[in-house]
Amino acid sequence: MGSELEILREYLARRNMRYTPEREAIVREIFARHDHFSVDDLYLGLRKKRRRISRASIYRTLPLLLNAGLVGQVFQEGGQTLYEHTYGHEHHCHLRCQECGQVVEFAEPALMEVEARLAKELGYRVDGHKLEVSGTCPNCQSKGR
Amino acid sequence: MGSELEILREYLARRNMRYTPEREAIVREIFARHDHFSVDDLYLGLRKKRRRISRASIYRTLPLLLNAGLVGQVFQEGGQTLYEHTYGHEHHCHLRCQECGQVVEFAEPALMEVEARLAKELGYRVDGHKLEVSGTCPNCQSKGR
DNA sequence: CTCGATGCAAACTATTTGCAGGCAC
DNA sequence: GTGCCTGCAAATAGTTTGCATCGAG
Repeated sequence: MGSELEILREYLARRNMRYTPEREAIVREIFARHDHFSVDDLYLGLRKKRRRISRASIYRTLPLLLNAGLVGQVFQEGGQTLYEHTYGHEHHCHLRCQECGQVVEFAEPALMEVEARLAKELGYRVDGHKLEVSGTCPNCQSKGR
Repeated sequence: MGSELEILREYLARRNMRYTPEREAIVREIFARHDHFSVDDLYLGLRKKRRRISRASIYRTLPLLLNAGLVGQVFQEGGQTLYEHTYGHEHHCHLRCQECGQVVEFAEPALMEVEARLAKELGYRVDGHKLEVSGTCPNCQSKGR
């Protein structure tokens, strides 16, 4: 535990950036959560813990965390960008119900092969992928027509 | 050719919505393009053809076209949402270079099986998927370290 | 005719940015 | 001490919406 803070520290050190209490608190908050979160979720979550960190700092910190591989962008919902922590988690994809917005995560190992194939065929260095499947959950199917 | 207009007409008729010159022009413009476009691209494209259609109408029309299956959302770039026409095209996925933004499209038939599996396992009715792979193109690899 | 659609401009809202102090190093 | 960071508030920019008018059915 806490190795996300190590990664943060190294990431910052390597670029002569500062390890501030704000950045640490943001990472702590992110890894304390187990859901998809928006900037506002983070802001309010921190606030509830008496940490007054401005939205601006969160907006400025998130790109660093994306870049450091600690956090990933999931998708957009209601105009907001949703994120999730990725470090220490199996890579997974998202299946989303269009009616109720429910999100199910699932593993898809076959995509590694796709990546490898693309790298070979097109000469790309592939860093990652994002698969979002959309449909209707069983529950909404029975409700809807 | 022109069957996208047919689809539009049917879609609107089925819901007692009106087949307006604006909606027709928007669809024509979309299918005349062969790229990923933003609302602004559409607006300016129409304008160049002397069709003065307000952005508001475009914003109001796009959800209909998404819903009718004529258009798909591709991803966000520079804060704007990018779309593409999907009707009449093989389904494909996107490989995107993080450095230069270049986008390569590729087919991935294996994803059909993934959809089928999910539908079976989770009871979802699956409507579609979006796979975005990110990496670095050969060109940018040689430039960057 | 009637009501849904359009254009305009104002409203919203997520995100970005300039600036004056603050603090990690 | 120096320069990167922070918070604040103002600025941006994409998208949405209210309203008067227009026109498809």
